[in-house]
Amino acid sequence: MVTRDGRRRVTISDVASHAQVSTTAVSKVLRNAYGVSEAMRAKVQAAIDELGYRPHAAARAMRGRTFTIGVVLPHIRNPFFADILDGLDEQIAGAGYQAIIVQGGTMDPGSEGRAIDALVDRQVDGIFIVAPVLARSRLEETARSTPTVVLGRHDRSAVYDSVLDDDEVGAELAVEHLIALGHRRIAHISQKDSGPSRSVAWLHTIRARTYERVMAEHGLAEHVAVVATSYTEEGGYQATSELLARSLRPSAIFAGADQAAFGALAAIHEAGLTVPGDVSVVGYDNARVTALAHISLTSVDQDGAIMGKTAGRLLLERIIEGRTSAVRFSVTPTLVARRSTAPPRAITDQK
Amino acid sequence: MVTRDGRRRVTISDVASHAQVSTTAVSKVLRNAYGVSEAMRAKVQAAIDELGYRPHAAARAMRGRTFTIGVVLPHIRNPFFADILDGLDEQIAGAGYQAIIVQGGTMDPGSEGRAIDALVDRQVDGIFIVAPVLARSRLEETARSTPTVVLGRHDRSAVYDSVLDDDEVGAELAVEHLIALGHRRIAHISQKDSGPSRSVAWLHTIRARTYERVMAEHGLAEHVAVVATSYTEEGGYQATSELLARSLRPSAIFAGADQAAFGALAAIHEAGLTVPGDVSVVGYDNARVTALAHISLTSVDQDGAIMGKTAGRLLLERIIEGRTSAVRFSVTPTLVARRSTAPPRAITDQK
DNA sequence: CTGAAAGCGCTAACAA
DNA sequence: TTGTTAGCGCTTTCAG
Repeated sequence: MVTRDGRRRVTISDVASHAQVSTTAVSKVLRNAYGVSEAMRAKVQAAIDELGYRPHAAARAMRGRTFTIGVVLPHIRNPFFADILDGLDEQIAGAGYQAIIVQGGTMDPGSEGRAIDALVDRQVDGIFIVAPVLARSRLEETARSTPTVVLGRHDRSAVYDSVLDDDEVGAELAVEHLIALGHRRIAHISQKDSGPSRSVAWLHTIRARTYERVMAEHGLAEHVAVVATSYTEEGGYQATSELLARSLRPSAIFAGADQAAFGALAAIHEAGLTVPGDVSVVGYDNARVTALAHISLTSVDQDGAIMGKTAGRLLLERIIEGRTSAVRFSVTPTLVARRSTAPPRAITDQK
Repeated sequence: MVTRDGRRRVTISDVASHAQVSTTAVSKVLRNAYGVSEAMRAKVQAAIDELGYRPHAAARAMRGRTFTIGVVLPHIRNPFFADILDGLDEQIAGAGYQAIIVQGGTMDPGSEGRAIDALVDRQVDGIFIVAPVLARSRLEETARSTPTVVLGRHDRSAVYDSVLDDDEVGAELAVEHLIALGHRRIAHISQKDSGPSRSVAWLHTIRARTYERVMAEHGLAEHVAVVATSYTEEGGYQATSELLARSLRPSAIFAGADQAAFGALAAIHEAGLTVPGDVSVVGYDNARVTALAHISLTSVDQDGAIMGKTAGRLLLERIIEGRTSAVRFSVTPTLVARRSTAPPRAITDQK
């Protein structure tokens, strides 16, 4: 293969002839395969270093491994995904693996499917899919041929591994927190379902249902108000604008994701109201920015770094050790109370 | 190649035999190559659809194109990069190209180099590198063998294309804005140089130098205060903490990037001071979140979507049309004033 | 422990 | 216009 500047890329046979051995030997050294003498290893390694040889991933992909993990993210705008990715990178880098990311698009199963296909076509050794909206059967189809770990889905699969946080606990923490502060008119911002059916597999469904359950348990069923837009700033802004326009304005909003909560903050402020004076806001994910003084958003914390790290480990287990049984890893979320939540005005005034 | 579940992947020869033609014919149809009859095209396309065939990118990589653009991002945490990426995706998707993203790490030329190598090894058709810290010679080495577009570098290259905003204009807007408000003690948060030498190629150098120049032009040279940490929240927080501890506290801070400005806001608030009451803050990038009511950060806007879109176009020109001359595309930034800037206390009080 | 050789799926000369 | 065929760089039997 000739590169643009006319220089040939260094190949395995260049290394072989330079080290006076066969290409097979070089290949074995490269992969730390069984059956190479120390002398051979040293000689080959010297040649590799001298020539600056790097294995051609595409050629490898034809027969063996690519040492690549494909990551499907709905989009890279959510800072929480960055935490997840850092955990993944940390785990797989040591084993010589590279993560490549593709954007799957939000709420569109079609583009999500295309993103997954793109990764499969590029022969990645493992796939890590974050919060997919595709049908489980479609995910399993991919998982049958490529080791797969799915993050944030509650349905159980025997084919792929799952990493998730206990969204029921998380949502409960958020709603109970608001109720404990004295709120009754608590609204929830959820994500619109991408398909015709509402699946309990999606984390937004769990969060919404738990919100409804906890409200009912406290005798607040009549105050249940769910607006389903999307877990984005725009979605949060839009949902909140609608909620604030209602005759009985909520005194608190539980947003299903921090991104949506940011949009909610903007909408509340724009309506001339204050946080938490007029409306309290709780988010979910505890992305780093939530801690910023000017936002200071109360949020449900799930450890993204641990989740990403675990995903990496599970993937390597499948790839390297050949595990085929499905594993499910769940973290328990906690609530981080900040300045976006306070007792409702009425109660404050009574003091 | 046998997949895990024992099913062979559909290959070009499966399509060929199913359509009763040669693999060459199928390959030509796939690439819209010259010299295929309409009948042939229809027959082959039917077989492709029927079998659900998808080209194997790795195999293609051995001979031709992979239809893949590799993107090197310092990290995915900066929301401004999301804007850039959206522009890129929009541009290349139509041509059938896929973007894959790898994280290059901030301020470490080593890991940035490894990220680029990973892309080259995977035989991407083009590389888009965002705000690299590597030496130009190293970038050009890659650019000589793979079409490359670099974003945010001010040095000129004859080998790769450049997309950038006019950081001199942008920094000027920011500093002039603060001076016009009446500020004199204006500090600047910059990024630490990754190497021994300070290069004017880096945008952070331009922003810092321009800050110094504009200050001097207004007779404020004695008030110049630059703290170089990094364009991250942590960096902004740390730099601001240091600035606030000085005997002569600045009344305004020009952060070289929004991310750093966020950190600055947190540090100011934590010190018991208010924005813009005690300290005004200006950012750079105008990432979407800056518009949020609770942040409402004054910032220098550069159109990320346009920049990404242009990068995509330049890459496709090189890949498809074979352009080899270098192009330089520059956008002119504007200032978006929000509520994080106001006249300094002393002046306000005089009113 | 080492090497020769086949072949992964695809593209591009070249022939027909 | 269509088909035959030789590799691309690597891994992997299978002999030596």
